[in-house]
Amino acid sequence: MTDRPIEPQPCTDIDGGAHHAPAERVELAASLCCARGAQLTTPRRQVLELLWTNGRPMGAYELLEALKLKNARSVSPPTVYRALEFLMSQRLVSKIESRNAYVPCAHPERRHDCLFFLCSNCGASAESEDPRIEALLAEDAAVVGYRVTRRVIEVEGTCASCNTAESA
Amino acid sequence: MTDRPIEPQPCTDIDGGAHHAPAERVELAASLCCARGAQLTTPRRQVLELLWTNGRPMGAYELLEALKLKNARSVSPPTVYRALEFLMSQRLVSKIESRNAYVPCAHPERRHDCLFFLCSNCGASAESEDPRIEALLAEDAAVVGYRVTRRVIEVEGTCASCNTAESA
DNA sequence: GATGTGAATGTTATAACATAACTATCACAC
DNA sequence: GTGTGATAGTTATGTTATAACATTCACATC
Repeated sequence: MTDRPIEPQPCTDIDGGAHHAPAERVELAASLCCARGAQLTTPRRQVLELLWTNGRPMGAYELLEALKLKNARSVSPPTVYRALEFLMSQRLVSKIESRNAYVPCAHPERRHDCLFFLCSNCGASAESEDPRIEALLAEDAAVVGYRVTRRVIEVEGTCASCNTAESA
Repeated sequence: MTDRPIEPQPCTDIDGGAHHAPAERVELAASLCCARGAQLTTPRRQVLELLWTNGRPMGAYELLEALKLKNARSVSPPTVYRALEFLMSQRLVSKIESRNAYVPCAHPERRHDCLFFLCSNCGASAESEDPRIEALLAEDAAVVGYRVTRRVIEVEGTCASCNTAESA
């Protein structure tokens, strides 16, 4: 396939990746892994594909059920959790802490912590990022003397389409 | 006791409440509840007190064990979870989503979502807040059309004392 | 081609976190 | 003293996550 890297600039992926098909996402992930000397094995690839296909955050046991269907053999929790752990270590997936759910990362090639908007009505999640917030958090961390390793920012509310649907 | 309300201005409670004894915190909570027509009953009060005394985030089952010791009778999970639910509804306690743990709120009288700094070394948590981040998040939410109800900001890293201890 | 090695996965069991559903208590109003 | 509503007790179970150990597989070495 054609190598078409995503532009490294701030963005808001409100569509959850509609303009890049899951297969395309998985291919990108595979090449990133390859370049990093990591392998996107079958269970890992399947989990990532399920996440991209599903379009919204999935729980580990939801993934487990989907994997069972896909494989027609027993799959157990550790398989899913190990795949998720790997995918998170490669920044291909993020965990939504406030929901115990997992989403694929729109920009796995970029090193940044995401900011998530979560709809409490339809369950959708939208990945975003904001360097200004980044900067302020770094500043605040410095004030309290923290050396930061990771950040979780999750904004819960109702999404644009649910809002318009409701007012209609 | 003397009623000494905490000043409503941005702050960083890095000490987790060292300058206000747990008993004092609980008294403040009781009066807030009273003013709001809610009751800080025994289990609720005990949970809050344990959280203030402990000084760092506690899991629900950790609280459960502590309550059992305190009461010399059986206490079961729903008791703890109900108490936590009540305390959270009164903004007396916050949940640390990335840890499934709970912390008392330094400023229960104020209506705001907190920002937490969490030390992955010693487990400490420090509550903070930053109106500037607030404003940026609101702005970003508006861009993607979200109506916000709640926010979670958790910054993981190593705290000042762990950092100095390590370099020593 | 046997054998070691390490990474990944399979398998079993269980730990850790959370809630549903029903019963009992207790304060307060009537 | 009886109903009412809020709170708490009790039992069972649902949900999320991991520990611990066995197995497989690719690949290097003898």
